[in-house]
Amino acid sequence: MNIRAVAERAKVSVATVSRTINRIPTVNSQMAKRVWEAIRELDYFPNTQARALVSGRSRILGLIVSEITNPFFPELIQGFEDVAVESNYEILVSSTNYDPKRMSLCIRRMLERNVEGVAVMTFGIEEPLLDQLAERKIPLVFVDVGRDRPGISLLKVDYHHGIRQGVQHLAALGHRKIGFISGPARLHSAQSRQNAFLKSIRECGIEPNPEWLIEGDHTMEGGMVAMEKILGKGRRPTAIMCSNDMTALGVLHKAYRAGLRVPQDLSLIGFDDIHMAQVMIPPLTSIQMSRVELARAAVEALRSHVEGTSPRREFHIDTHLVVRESTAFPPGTMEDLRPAHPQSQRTATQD
Amino acid sequence: MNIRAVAERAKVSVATVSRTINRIPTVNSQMAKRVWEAIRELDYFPNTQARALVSGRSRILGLIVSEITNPFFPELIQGFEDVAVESNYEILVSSTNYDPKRMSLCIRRMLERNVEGVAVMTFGIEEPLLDQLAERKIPLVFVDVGRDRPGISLLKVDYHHGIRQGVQHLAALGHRKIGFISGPARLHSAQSRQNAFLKSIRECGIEPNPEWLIEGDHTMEGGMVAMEKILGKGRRPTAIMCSNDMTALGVLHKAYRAGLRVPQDLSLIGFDDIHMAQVMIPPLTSIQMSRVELARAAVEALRSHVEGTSPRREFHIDTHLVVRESTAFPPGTMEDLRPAHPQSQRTATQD
DNA sequence: TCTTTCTGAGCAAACGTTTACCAAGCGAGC
DNA sequence: GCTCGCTTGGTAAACGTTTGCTCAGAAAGA
Repeated sequence: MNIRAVAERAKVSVATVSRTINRIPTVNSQMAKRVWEAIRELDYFPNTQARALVSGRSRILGLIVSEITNPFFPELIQGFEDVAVESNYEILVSSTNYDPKRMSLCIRRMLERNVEGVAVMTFGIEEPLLDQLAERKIPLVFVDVGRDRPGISLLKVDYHHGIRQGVQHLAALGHRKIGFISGPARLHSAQSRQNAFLKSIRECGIEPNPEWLIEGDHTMEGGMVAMEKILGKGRRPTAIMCSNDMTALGVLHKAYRAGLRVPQDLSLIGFDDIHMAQVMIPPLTSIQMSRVELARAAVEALRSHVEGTSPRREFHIDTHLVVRESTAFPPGTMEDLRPAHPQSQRTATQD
Repeated sequence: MNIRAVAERAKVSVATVSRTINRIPTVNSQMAKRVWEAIRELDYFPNTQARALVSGRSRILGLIVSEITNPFFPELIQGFEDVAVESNYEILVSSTNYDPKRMSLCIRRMLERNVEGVAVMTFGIEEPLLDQLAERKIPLVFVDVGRDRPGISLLKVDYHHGIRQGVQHLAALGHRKIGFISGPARLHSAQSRQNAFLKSIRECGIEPNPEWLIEGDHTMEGGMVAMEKILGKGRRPTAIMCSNDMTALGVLHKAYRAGLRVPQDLSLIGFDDIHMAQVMIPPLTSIQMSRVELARAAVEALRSHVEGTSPRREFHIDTHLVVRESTAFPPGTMEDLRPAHPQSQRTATQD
């Protein structure tokens, strides 16, 4: 079943069939109709490999994520898939698990399959490895940070806005002893989040206590370890902000184990606002960063480079606080006995 | 950068280069060395499209899952990716979101990219759609159920074993009023799980109460809705088993909202044992089904068909209970005051 | 009616591989 | 020394498309 069979059936040349399929306007509408009919009758569809070979365009976009088992990423992948498929691209997803070896294998796979562009959603920089892609002039999209070169776009996330909302929310409730569990130090996004936290807390006139600044790794396990460290110290914070929701999940678990009630004894804020945050016990106050927006921007950026339509080099992604029930007045406050937020879900509309 | 460049550099013909790369033993080791050197110097790798075109083998395996945002699937995808890449296959993942339209698009994409085999991990049957694949003699793997045809393998999950362990665990604790929240009725696996539950509970001499047999949809939201229905009835079960962990998460949330303590007021058992089950509050007793095993079997089955090495038609996957802290003696029992399982994680070793 | 212009279809060359087939070279046996 | 057979490298066809070029034929102008 190939283009030749269609041509024979429609009694035209293969060239005409090809032109019909690619909607080249010079083909006579009578003939086009005959061709489409033949295509339908034979249930034909073109061979992607052959197409890619001759046109030099694979119509594949790569997506590299750090770990697919962190619920943030499946939501991102879903969005990426939807948008890419809409524009007739196939996607090639691969996860690095924070392992340079795997990253290098990922890149290799992308190159071998001739991807037309790659979205690197690892929220970090792995310069030397990615140079292989840049050298071959493959369009790239990064989050937060990356070389400023033609063919490279950036998705700039405004961490500061959402995190400031979160810190101000805690401060307004009366918290002064606020801890922060960061992501892995080598991750640029983790650094940015921590910096945004430090800046925001100082804005509120609070000097952060370095004892309560713990490095996590964006996993539940990391959150648990970090929380244990905090519980091991003499003085405890009354509120903790986490660099992502998975960390918050780990913290929540350890708080439960230690007999601390959230939010009565400890307020907790996550980051990402994964779908699951809503059903945690208690539902988690978190800072939302839209996966769909991120995915849409990434595909749009890659397409604009590939198709040469005035490539945009920068996209801005917003973050904002979503208040749920894991935050309340600090213990010992007069208002201790009533929960700060009796309703189930409320969204901050402004800072 | 193509095979010709390598041939020139190594001063051999393209055929020799091709044979060297494909490790065909007739090539002289001296020449092979020259070729590999040239390959290294030029940083060459073969064009996958061209290879696929001429050899008729794309080296791509398809994976269709129901929804990537259910944490069960990312773990499965990860396993599938690892095993497939190990054998030099690329993977094409796509999710149906239980939507026949999307399913049909998935299949189209698989066909267009010429996948060599497809693992259909939707835990259901979508006969008419998948016929398109079967007709073209593309090897398929299903879970639980599917046509018995050459080129099709089945991953048979022994739901009964794990579910029986779960029911017996509840019965042993003294529960007689046990509810079950199933998956969507059209899903074969959901049916099997429910049947296993019914069989097991009768084995224990308990007649299931149809009021406590609620249809869910394997999502958190479905779990919440189902739990609300149960709470709305006059009589309540003292224990609930769920067709998957996401459902249990929803139930847990609604129980919390209703002021029911788990496990003191309600025992809860999930299914799948997703990674997150460990950190739920309380950690969830669940029935484990190994994602890695499932993935490994799927790839092995597809490879055996593609490569013609004595294809296995059936693989068996086991399930077993993992006892954590969401199950305890029913309320009103003498032992009410002490938790049934003071330690944090215990695994059932036998039934 | 003849020439010119223009529309639109077809021919054939590419794309980068694999592989069937052929041929050269060489050692060994008679 | 000649032939046979084996090893091993090269030539070229094929895979299924796209697309530049050519050219037939229709329309239009003289």
